[in-house]
Amino acid sequence: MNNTTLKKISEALGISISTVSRALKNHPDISEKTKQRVTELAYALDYEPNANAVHLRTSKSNLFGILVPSISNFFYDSFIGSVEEESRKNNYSLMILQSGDDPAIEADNLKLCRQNRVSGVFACVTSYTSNMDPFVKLKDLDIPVVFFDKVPADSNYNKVCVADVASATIAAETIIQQKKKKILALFGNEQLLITKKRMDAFTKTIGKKAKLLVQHAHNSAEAELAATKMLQQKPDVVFCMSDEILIGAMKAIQKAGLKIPTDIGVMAISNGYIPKLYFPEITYAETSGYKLGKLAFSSMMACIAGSTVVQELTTDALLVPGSSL
Amino acid sequence: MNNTTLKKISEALGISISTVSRALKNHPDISEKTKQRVTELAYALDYEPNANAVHLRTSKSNLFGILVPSISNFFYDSFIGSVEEESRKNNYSLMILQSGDDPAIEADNLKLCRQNRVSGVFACVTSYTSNMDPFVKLKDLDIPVVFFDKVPADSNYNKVCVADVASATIAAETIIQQKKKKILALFGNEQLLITKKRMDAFTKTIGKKAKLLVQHAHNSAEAELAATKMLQQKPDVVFCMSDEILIGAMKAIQKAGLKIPTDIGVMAISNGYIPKLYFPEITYAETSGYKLGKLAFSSMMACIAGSTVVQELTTDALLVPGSSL
DNA sequence: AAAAATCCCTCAAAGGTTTGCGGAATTGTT
DNA sequence: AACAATTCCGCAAACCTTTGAGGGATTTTT
Repeated sequence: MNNTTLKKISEALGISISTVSRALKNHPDISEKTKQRVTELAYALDYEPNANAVHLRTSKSNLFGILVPSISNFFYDSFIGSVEEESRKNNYSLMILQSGDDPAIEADNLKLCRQNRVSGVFACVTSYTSNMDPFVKLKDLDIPVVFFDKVPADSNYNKVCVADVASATIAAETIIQQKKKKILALFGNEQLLITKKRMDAFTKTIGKKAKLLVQHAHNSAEAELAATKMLQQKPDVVFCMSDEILIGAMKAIQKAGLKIPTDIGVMAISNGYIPKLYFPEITYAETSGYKLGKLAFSSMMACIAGSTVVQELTTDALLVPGSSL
Repeated sequence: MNNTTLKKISEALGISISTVSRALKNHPDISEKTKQRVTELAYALDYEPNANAVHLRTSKSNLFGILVPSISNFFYDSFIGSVEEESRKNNYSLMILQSGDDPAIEADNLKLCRQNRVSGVFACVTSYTSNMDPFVKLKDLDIPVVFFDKVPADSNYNKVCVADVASATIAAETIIQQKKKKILALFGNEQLLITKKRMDAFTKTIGKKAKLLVQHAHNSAEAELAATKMLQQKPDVVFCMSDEILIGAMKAIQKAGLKIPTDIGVMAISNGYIPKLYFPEITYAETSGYKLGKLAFSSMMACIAGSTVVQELTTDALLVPGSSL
């Protein structure tokens, strides 16, 4: 252990600690000669300022907390990667915290954020989060919170969301343009806001222009079951509201030996990775985790800059054509 | 901003700061009555110790840095998730850093680790990392480094790796057991150690028991091209050394309209997510990012506990049967 | 009742950095 | 030569916590 400190440099050079500190910051009070002596020795000794001391003194941690149910997720990982990228560019670090979809762990993690006096928190709440107190405590400490993806219903929080309505609408329009007449539409957990939004927009856009078979599934396996069952009714296209659903539906289609797009068309809403795994590639309306990350970050920076307007932002949706319908 | 500190509590209660500190730590010197008064007020005021002050004072940061080329990766995300899980259980936090496969950014990130006086670093080096100085500097500060997955060739570093030899051997044995006679074997970048290891073990195990068609690809698209070309020679099984390769191969197989396993068999080495996306599910030899994370963490804890033995650890490999051959 | 032990708490320093203020030494102005 | 203005640097407090050492007040021992 050989930690170089300002003190060591000052003693070696016979000058005061404050002079060393100022010299390293290129303060105008310090002569060029002294600056050079200091910087040279600091370099030679591999001096790095102790971040804890800096943060303590300045009461600025330049650290963000990011809270997700799980890192291993096609959506969250790209979101996290995106936020990390921006954080680095803006001289912030990122502390990552998984809740495992457990509100108790979530609360623990938020406590950690408070202890570390983070500059802000990006949060995707668990499916079971009802008590918002831990988040309110952050607010009391003037720590901004930007919710993303799974956001609380309450309206006085900053949120960024993917374009649920726009993406579902695009998907429906695309299907209609292809003159499909019998749609198997697979949605996720009915309780979730995201499901409601996408389903409303989708069914509304389809209207009476096609026949709609609607099914719900909580995971890939359920989606596969539902799709297998419904494929017997010979829909000419299947719509999947998420990657998880798509995976199940594709298994069912492959199992049934159906050719895409001749036997059946496929349309999805996705972050983009999964649809490209298949041949032919699946056409999808994009809800990019990467874009959402950028949006979340800019929202965070606005908060830090002092903005007090609470807003809910939404990314734009984009049709990414494959060859699946 | 309403930060509660020991000082505020002490003033409110008319006792000294040190008494408050000790009371909160349940120190025997403090009377039960005082302890209760203190803890009650601390709770009421939402007191949380300032982590920066604690770390500064104790010169223990309880923070790990984790350095990967990219978070968005089927392997790294599960590794990171695994390490985060263990870290939390052991009262450590995790700072996440992406290099973007750029050695310059990698060096910057390591500097950040030094500034934060992290307790340790988990590192997966970039494909271009040749200068190990930034890592050596960590060592000079007694900061342990555990390399994982992409590890430096040099032998005096702590490393944890997936079971390249074992998994490739299992894959080859499985293929032989199925009496396959003509194998299309798809490997990644020839320059990488991982490719060499897996190829050596695979070809050696196959020996003369089957005919081997070997191809290399740098990414999914190249793998698809190579597979498409080689499928014309009608191999009865295709082996994919990684998820990336598997994705390309599967596209080629689907494109060619081949049925698995009747027309062709498929065997892969994988973290496990991708093989389960297809129907039928692909049989694979598992190289688990999750397991590797656990292994890396235990290696890290050994370092922190004072172990000085430098070792290279390897996870075990496991056959996960699908229905693809 | 005097000595020893116990209990409960305070003092003060340390950890490394930042920064307002003040001051000595140099230079420039009349 | 006396004064003012620069230039360069040091002092000391502050950020918040931890912890060894010490010290009054009460209780126990003889």
